[in-house]
Amino acid sequence: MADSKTSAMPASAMPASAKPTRTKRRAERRDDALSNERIVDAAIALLDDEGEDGLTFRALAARLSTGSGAIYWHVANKGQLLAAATDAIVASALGKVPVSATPQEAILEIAAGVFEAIDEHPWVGAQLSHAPWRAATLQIFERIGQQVQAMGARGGAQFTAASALLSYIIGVSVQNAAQARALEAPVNRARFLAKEAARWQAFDAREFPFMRKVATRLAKHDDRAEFLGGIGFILAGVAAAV
Amino acid sequence: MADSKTSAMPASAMPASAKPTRTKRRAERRDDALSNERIVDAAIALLDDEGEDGLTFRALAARLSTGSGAIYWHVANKGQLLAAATDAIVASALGKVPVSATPQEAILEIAAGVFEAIDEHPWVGAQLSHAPWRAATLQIFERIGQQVQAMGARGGAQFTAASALLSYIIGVSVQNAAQARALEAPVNRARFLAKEAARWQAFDAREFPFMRKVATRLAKHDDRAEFLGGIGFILAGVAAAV
DNA sequence: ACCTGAACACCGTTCAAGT
DNA sequence: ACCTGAACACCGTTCAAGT
Repeated sequence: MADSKTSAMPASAMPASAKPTRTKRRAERRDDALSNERIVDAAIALLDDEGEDGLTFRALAARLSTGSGAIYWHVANKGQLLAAATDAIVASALGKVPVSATPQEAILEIAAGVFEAIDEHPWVGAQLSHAPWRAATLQIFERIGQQVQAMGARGGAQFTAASALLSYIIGVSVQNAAQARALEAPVNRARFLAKEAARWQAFDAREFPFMRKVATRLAKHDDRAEFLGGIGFILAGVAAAV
Repeated sequence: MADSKTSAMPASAMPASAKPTRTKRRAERRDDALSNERIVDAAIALLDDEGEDGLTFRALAARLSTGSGAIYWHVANKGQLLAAATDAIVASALGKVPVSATPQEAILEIAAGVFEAIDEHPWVGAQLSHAPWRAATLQIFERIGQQVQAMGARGGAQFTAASALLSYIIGVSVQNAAQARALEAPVNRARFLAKEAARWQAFDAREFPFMRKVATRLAKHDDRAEFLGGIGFILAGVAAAV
């Protein structure tokens, strides 16, 4: 039944390689004991190296040179492990966001930080959208909300604006990561977009006039720039309502 | 291996419950052969009944009273099957969107249609965000793009605006569906939100000032209204740039 | 051509047994 | 207290064999 010992795990979650001292256990094989942190770190490395499907308890156990069952002593199940790994990445990304002069700039910086973190760790994306209300999401929400407040949005609009920005940031990052995962090499991206643009141009003129028209733009668009452009629209809308 | 016979499957994909031949269905042995359509329909029913995890080839085979391997004759793999089911739902949802007086209204209707479809079929959400560039996504993109064009957005902004709206719509719908899945009964929703709001209010005042402040709004917010509010911000931003 | 179902190579999770 | 690894109950997918 395994009700977890880790379910109340604090949101602190930083990558954490610092060990709390204490060596020379009688055991001679591994001198450092297993711990939640060590497991989460190994899981992150495994996810980054092998992708989402690469995280199995067997592979993780091998990396930690232990048995698969041992992991369950520290972690309730795979879902919790993924959530903890996600929280660690997001917390670290938010910690690196530089301070900004204006609220608008600050929001753009936060958005860019999350976007890049998910771009680097695509598996974080799927996790964020599947398990909302976790520590990682709330961190982003708070940071954005403070800036929306600073923009002078009225009471009712504050919640809506912050929610919209959060949803947009996570939504786009997830889709971007999903696409990146499907393409692998960056060389493929250019080739894929060129092919896709050609396909759009060949669509029926009556049924798909818009996509035919913007096909050339698709071929040479920059994902990050488009993402931030969307943030720009939302911010303009929020500013217009102040 | 397994190069599929179905990989070039047309994007036509409508729910297709209309059988061309028989009208009387005898609750006995199936007299009609397996087909891509019948399999997709059964998969949709199974996904709706049992959720994402409920779709297994064994369960599907049982529902179709056949062997699990038989399905592979008509469908390349599970991914293709999910994609086909998703396309069917989205196409049907877009088909039901009423005509509108203004482009803004039209975009809101399209957004609401997709939102409700995903709310009804939560598994569609995960699929849309994991496999972009499929027929389902492109349908939505084209519909929105035409309206953005009608709003008078300039060339460069058209692609960005349509992309932002598409990403927002899919992103929010996905997160909404994920949350709904985690909660099941609607009674739980109110209780969950009340509890969550209380939790926010107990957060540290220095670290989480925003979430403390909007906690009461969280408790009584309406997901669909918030979603459309976000669309409103984007539309206002786009209109401001015209 | 289409279907059947056993077989294969995996999973996440549990648990008796060890230290 | 913590760890080990076999065992269990599943998967998606393949394929020889049937009609």
